[in-house]
Amino acid sequence: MFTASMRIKGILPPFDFNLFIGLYSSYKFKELVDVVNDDKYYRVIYLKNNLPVLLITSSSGSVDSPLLNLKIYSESKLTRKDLTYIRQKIKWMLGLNDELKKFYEQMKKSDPVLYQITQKLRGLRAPATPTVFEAVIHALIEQQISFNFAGKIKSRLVNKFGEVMNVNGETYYAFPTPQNLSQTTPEELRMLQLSRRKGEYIINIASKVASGEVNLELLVHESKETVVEKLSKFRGLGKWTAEMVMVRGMRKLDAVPADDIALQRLISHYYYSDRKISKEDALKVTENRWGKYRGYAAFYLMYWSRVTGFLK
DNA sequence: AGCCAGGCTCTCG
DNA sequence: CGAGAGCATGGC
Repeated sequence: MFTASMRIKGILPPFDFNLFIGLYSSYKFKELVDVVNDDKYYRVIYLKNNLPVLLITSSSGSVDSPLLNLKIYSESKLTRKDLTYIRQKIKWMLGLNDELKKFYEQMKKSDPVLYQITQKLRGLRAPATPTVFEAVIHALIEQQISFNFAGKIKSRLVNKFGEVMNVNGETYYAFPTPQNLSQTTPEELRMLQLSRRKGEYIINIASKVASGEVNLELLVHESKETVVEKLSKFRGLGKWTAEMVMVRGMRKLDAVPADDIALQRLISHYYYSDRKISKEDALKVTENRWGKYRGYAAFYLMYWSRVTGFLK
């Protein structure tokens, strides 16, 4: 077993590691991919034919001078280039390059409600999946069902199809690859309590990615409009799903699933004293108050509602 | 028991 | 276009 330890520096303050891991430790289902245990965060990613296990801690950092410790476990030796790639990937996944201060300053001007919340969640970053593909599968599963139920299904999917890596007697799961998911059947996915139709959607897009017919990862460089247009060509992928993917898998945080029912509930609660509101009312808040920070604002609202117990 | 969930597709005016 | 039905199943 090859191991390497290093520090991750150059993180724009503020960054709060505890708020980051708090997101995953609050789940009511067993999270197999983003694993939090005892103030440690574990994640398996793909690196060519390797499945390095990343262990991230923040023993000596603080919110205003952030410092992360990274330990990597890999079956084969990693090059300097591999290590650089991993560091960059972590910065992407944890949002370490986001300029939170600008977001806070803007909210101070345009949205006192959200500004209050940003003060309480100072240093919280919106995380992203290491691949666009992973975010697509998440969003497909989450369509129309509750977050908790979706989480359970996602764990079953990972448990059944994800590759594993063993370190010190513990098993760590990688999110299933397009290859992994292209070889299953709708019937097999039905057994995980996915609807037959969602099973078909997943297999369809996984097969196209696995065969090389499409490369979802390249969409990161496209405009929001192009992403929605191109993703909508796949069966089962609509506007909501595309927007979800942009926020969580592409770090396009100026996007937001505006007609999301949960987001509408949140906006109704924090801005309209729980009155029933229209799509347009919700859209107005995201556009006028949040502007280009709408993805971040929605994420803060969602996180805060979990902290306070308003949204389970 | 029945309605609603962090939608999408298809059909029919 | 725009509304409406059907899908599938857990949770309240």
